[in-house]
Amino acid sequence: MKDALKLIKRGADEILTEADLKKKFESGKQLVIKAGFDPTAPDLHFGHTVLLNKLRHFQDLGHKVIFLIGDFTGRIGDPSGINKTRPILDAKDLVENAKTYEKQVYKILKKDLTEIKFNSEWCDKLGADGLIGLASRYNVARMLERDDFNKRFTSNKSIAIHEFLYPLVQGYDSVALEVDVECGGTDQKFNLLVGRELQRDYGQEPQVVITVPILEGLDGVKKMSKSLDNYIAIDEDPDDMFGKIMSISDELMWRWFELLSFIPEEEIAKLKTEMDSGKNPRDIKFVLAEELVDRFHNEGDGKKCMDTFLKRFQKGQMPDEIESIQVDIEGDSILLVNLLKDTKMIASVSEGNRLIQQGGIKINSEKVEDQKLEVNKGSENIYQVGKRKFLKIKV
RNA sequence: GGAGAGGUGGGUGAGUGGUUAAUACCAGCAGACUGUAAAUCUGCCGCUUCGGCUACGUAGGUUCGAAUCCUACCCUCUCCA
Repeated sequence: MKDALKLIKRGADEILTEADLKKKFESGKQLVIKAGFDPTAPDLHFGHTVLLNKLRHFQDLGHKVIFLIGDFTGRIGDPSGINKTRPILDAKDLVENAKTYEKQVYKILKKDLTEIKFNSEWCDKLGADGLIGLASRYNVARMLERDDFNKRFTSNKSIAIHEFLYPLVQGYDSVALEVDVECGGTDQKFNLLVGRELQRDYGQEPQVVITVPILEGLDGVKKMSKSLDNYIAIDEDPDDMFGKIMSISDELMWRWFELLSFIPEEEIAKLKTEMDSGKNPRDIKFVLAEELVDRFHNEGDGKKCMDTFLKRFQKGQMPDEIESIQVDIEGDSILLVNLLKDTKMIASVSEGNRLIQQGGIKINSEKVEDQKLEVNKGSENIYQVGKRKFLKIKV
């Protein structure tokens, strides 16, 4: 019992309320945990895993998780934070997205304790009447308590009426599913709390709200998201994943340890002491990178990636495995920059010329100096662009 | 319904007739350096068959010449009612 609480508390930002959670645990029944996901972004990344890990904790305690895809709410557009109009997806896309989610999500969640649902299932049935009824259960004054609404309201920025519906519908999901616990990012706190109130209003026992911190992305400042392109997808290529983790700042590394690593807190503290007394931060970052690559790929892959990483960047060697392709050309030879452009190694000829000027292109480890260099038909070479892009091309 | 402000390169944001492919910052890329793809420093940062071409919301117009002036349209925002 105590252990259960401790497990749930680790890495959680807030639990509202802890007393309620305790009571639910004590009841001894299997709890229903809900977390909502965007129907448009099936690329799960490290940021999502903070939440998924929390859900997994509940499963480890034997409880059931509902992975809710907000296809109905998606039509509204979440007013939390940045507010962009979202494309409306048709049924086919939704099924596709759900499948993609499914593939990724079971790297963390237990399949037998997870249920994937769409909220259009009950929201579509609501109809105009139902929606009005739902809307009548909450009031504008309460809505305006929410921080971002409040800011917009006081500074005379527009708030569309339908934006008020988002938290209501999300809350209604909890009612429809009779959820015991809802988890979400700290930015979802208000929405989650509305669920609590609505359930009470519908005569249900209010859900416990658990918020988890938002993970900072690769840049170390903004939240990890696909649209900011500062993310690591959980099904990303192991070497890229390893490399990207190594590219985070030494500072951010500790935040990631805190939110992503399963290493006990005491050991993390020990690592910190080691760094303070002179240990190379790179080596500590290796620990993190290895753990995460192992988790999302196979045990031992982390070690392999580390070897590759060391070889490639410390000793400047080429990676063991280089993708190789064959290219057909028309004449007897082709301009190097055109070849690289055709194979997508570079985006444009101008970029290629620039790179050559800067010494960023190599053939078989030889720096290319001539922008007009031609590659002859029948040759097979290893081309390198920058430090990381390698490709073996047979012409 | 009325009044006003504004839409500039991936982002923020200068620029109000020519020397402006367009200041600056951020991001990005390359190089150097360090036992990190951290930090720091330097350079680059529209496309091109290297002749040019295409760019400052869209479409026209004025001019030798426009992101800069005019007209229409689209969009965003603010204030008043």
